[in-house]
Amino acid sequence: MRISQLFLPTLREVPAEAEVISHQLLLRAGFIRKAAAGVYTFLPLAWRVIRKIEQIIREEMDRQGGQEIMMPIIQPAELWQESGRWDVYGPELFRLKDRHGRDFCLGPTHEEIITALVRQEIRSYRQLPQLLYQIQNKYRDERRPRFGLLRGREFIMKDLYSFDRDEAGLEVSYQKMYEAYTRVFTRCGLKFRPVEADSGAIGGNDTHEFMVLADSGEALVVFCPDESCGYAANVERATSPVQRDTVEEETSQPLKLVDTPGMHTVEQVTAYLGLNARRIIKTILYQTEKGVVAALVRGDRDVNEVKLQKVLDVLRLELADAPTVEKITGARVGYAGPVGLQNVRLVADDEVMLLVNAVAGANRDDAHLVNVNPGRDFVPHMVADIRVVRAGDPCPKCGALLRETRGIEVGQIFKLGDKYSRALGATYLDERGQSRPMIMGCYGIGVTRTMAAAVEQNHDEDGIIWPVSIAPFHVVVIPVNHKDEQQMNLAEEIYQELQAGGVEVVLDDRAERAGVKFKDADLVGYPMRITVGNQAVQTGELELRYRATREMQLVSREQIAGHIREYIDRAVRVL
RNA sequence: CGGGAUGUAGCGCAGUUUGGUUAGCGCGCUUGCCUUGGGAGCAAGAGGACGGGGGUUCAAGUCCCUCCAUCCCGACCA
Repeated sequence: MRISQLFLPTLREVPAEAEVISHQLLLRAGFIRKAAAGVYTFLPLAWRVIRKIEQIIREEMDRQGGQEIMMPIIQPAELWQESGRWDVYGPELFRLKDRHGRDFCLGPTHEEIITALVRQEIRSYRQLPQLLYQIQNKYRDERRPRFGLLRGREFIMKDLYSFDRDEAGLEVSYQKMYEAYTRVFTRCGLKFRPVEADSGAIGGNDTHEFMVLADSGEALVVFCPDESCGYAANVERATSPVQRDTVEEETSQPLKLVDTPGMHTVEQVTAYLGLNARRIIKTILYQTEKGVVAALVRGDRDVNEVKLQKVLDVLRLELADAPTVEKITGARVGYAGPVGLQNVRLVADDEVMLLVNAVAGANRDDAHLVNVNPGRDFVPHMVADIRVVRAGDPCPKCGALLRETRGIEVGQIFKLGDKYSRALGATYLDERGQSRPMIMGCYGIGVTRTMAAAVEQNHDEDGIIWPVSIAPFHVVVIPVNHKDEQQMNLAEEIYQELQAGGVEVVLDDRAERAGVKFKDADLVGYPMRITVGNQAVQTGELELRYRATREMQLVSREQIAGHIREYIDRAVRVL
């Protein structure tokens, strides 16, 4: 492709609307343009990258026995009503009506459609397992689209659904996908980490998220520094054994009321009473559909709402508003405590139960209780792990101190079980003629998000540095002086040769000065650049420069094609 | 959803406070000359009617109302 003809509108300045680096660079380098908030057009180079990512995904899905299909974007409400998700999915579901007033939605995911398909067509255990996937646009009306492609409202996703006879079969399918995902992201040239994740409201237990490691990531991950242990989890899910503390060695003292005027945060109370936040019992009130709940964690801890929601088995969980808090505790917000608290379920983090002579709100304005002892002064209805694990906590597997990192979730694999097959009646007959629900799994990869994540992870101050396997082109050939016929001819020849040799190459034949072309080349992020200047014309030696390392080497014209091919092959063949 | 901000040429911005000729600057774009190894220089041009609608006024980019769009922050840790 000749750059003079290529639809590649690069920008010198950063568009004001772009916050994160991938968004800025993809706009500047001429890959994407915005159509609406969270909705983008992919220009030729972006589309090439996307197709490469998709192709890698296809190969790895197919390798595991996946079969590609294509399902509709527009989905009838009836199926969503059948599964129960029409009502629970909420405002993130793009809903629309046809001319007859019938309800539809734009698919944010395809469990309903695929399950409805399979229930009609699959009847026998002989037809299982099935691994069906598609690469399709998805729609989620995010309350706040942001970060460019990282959180859009329309995005491309690969979703595969597995249908098995039983849990053992599901386990096999799950492992296949785990393997496939590992291969996909490795081949895409990304630094990533599979982590244990929360299964959310969908139910089921096992689920892993594949996180591309990047500071801009929205997800927080803890991991064990011991490679042989390998524990890694989203903090929403992460657990950590309770640590013994010196505090518990004390003998318990009698409960005492102290004045804490105006001290309504942990910080204020610890400063005022001169003690460590670890000795505070923090009491957080939540509103749920089953009534108000008080969650107790140590003062230096945060409540993990995902865990809390799970142990409470509630659909709705939000912090109680101030009037509710005042009604329940009889005090302003800031003075809630577990002692004598009525009419709420009390859930204590198991760390709290180890405290001796702790401090808690007194359920009275401007007062706290000291020498609070769990078990003696209050008895929770439930004790569970409801705290947020963080760096420095011990690893649940080996006890080493966990570390933290941020990640961009590019994939998730998930054991669904029989939730959808039961709701939608997807059953099969086993050997004994017994009707049984299929056991399902679902597995997603955010394709467009993966592209953005690749940029987040691979860039420098000059622009993008595409991993070779997903680069839009491998090489750019730049004649230094467009008025020098010899240079132009030589560049043209090399361009033709490389193209004939199967190298994905562009020729920068624009009537621009060399500096402009170099800047654009760095911005766009071609892995390699061949500069054709006077030296090349006179000596036949070509300058080959690598984008990632900025290293330059001279290669003879005879060897250039082979040299480049070799570099590409080596970079792409990582598995 | 709550809060904040922005909307003037393809991009980045000034002008709005204190209404007043023909709305400006940089980059980009067009043409010419010149230059040619990291976003050159000179010259001449094209391009907006100020997010939409309504209002106040002799007069509105500027004041008022309203709608829309976009971006950021937050969504409560007691």
